[in-house]
Amino acid sequence: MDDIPEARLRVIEAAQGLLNERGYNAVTMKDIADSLDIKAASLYYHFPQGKEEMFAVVTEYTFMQHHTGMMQALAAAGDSLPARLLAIANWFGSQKPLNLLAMVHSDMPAVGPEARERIEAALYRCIYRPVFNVFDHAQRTGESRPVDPDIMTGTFLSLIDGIYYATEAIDSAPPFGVTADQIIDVLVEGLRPR
Amino acid sequence: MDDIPEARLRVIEAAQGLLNERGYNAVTMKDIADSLDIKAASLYYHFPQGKEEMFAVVTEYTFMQHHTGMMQALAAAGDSLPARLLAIANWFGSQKPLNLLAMVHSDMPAVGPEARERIEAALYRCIYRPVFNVFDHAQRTGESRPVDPDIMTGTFLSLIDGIYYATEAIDSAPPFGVTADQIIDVLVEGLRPR
DNA sequence: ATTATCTATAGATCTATAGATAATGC
DNA sequence: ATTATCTATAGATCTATAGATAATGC
Repeated sequence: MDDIPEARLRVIEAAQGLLNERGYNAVTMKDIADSLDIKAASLYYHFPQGKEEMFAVVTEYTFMQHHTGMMQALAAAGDSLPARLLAIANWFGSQKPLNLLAMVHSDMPAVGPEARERIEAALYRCIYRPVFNVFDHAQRTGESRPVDPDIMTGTFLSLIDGIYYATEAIDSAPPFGVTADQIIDVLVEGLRPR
Repeated sequence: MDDIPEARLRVIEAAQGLLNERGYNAVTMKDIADSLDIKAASLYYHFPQGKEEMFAVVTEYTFMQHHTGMMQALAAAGDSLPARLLAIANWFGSQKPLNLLAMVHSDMPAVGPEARERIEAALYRCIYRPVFNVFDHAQRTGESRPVDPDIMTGTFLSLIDGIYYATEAIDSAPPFGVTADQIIDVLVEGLRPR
């Protein structure tokens, strides 16, 4: 693994908090510097190639953290489809909101193609693939009906985003895990009474 | 209804295309003016209170269009839950992407509280409520198991966002309606084989 | 007179660069 | 010598205002 200097890591983590929360365009270099109590110009020592490079590094770093967390959550979970899905959902629920859809929609068009490709590759490898494998596996064992696993993966990741939103935006909303549990139950058992 | 002057309407519709697609922060007054072949300063004749006011008006206008379209789609659809959900999904699929989650996540924090409250009220009234009513009705008739209709509404709207994304971002993705149909089938019948 | 544009510009802010400064480690 | 900051500033861009201009309608 990369050996990241401590000061650079501090910058990455400060930027991570702001960028994930507000998005690329809404966060300025000054915002990040202020949160570290340094001047904006000092950030260019750690990221000489500028804001876009910083965004790419920070986002890859975030995805790798999520990958590690998801794999650990899956290893500790039961084998059934709902148990696996709940393990993934609860991992996300334990972290700051990722807002994947907003990132793909708002941030990707704002950065150049090189940064974009790096980020999309990391998204696929770190996040998409593990979720895909869960649905794919459930179909192979017959636990799930055959539904395009790409569709299910996109669906599930959208739902995670939606739960974050509902949980933080609506006062009376139940905690993340409770909502995730109900949605996964609907996904597996359906709304129609059995 | 308001009688909107023609020139103002042209501005609203040009701004609508750009703002819905890229989000508040990523679109400048110059972008909007350029797409109308006028100068940015001319926009302030139609919106003297500036960009935020314009965003609020444009978003309310968009939500009202969606409200009208959804109600018509519902009136023409069958009574069953999947028929109603598919009617709503197909309405959204026939329009430009709304990106509700990205809007709530990225755009709302960027505008002041007055604009925010106007937009959130319109979102609730025009979009959230009609979808809520569909799930609520299905529960009252026993067609659906009792699952918190607020959760189902948020879930469903997240899914719409996700379908847009998958449809436009992935080359090999099936058309919107096909994906929507499969997701609604999963929602109603569940993944587990019956 | 009203409507809808324009030019010119102020003032703020944003990214990025150049070069100075101070502390730490060889 | 390396690491990590700083000050100062260039250059671009963004929102918004002031006031001129031209066309249309009474």
